Amino acid sequence: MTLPQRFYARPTLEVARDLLGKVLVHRAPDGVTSGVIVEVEAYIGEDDPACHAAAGPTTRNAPLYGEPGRVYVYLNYGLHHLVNAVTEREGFPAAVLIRALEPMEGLELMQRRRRRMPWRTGKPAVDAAQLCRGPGNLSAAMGIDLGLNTRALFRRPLTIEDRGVGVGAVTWGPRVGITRGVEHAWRCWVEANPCVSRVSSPAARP
DNA sequence: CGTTCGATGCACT
DNA sequence: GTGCATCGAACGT
Repeated sequence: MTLPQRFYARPTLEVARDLLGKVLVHRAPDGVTSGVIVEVEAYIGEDDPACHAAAGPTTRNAPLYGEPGRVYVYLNYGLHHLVNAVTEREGFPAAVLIRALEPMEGLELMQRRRRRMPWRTGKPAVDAAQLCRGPGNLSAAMGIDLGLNTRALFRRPLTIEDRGVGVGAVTWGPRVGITRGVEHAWRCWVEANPCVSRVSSPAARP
């Protein structure tokens, strides 16, 4: 079942946790790809210095201020598209960044798309666990780009669905790849899952 | 193990 | 002109 809009109209940390185990599905012209969400991060409000809305509304971050249940896609470092599910309520900028998937359908198509990345052209295939490990990798494998920005996640072609997949233990830790807002443990991932982009938690080594 | 750095585009200042 | 919510290879220790 496709998650309804009301799923997203809740506190962002709750949505983040509940997205683990749900399935991101892209029914694209060149085929269907999907994967179980295993790692996410929350970005919450203008008071969150790492949130794109930290400096107030702009053209780019407008989707964050829009209705929950839509996707906010943006281009990062000039070559990676990052996928967020907008949460909370209209007028309050917040979203959940999807950082990693465990691939389900369309593995071969994912491989073909991944090989189009500049540094991967002509290189051998990666193993399945790495296809959607990391936010840049998963958007490439799923064929998600700016063309899908602001689309509703409760309508095709890009949906998030509950397929009854159970996740085991879940861990919270600091978000990665940012310089400000590190004090918040707003990254959430499935423990011991090989598709999670970073395994280490706050306390790294025993 | 660790750190550095190139690829690459564009919103923002 | 600056600085990214990245990736992966190339180095150094």
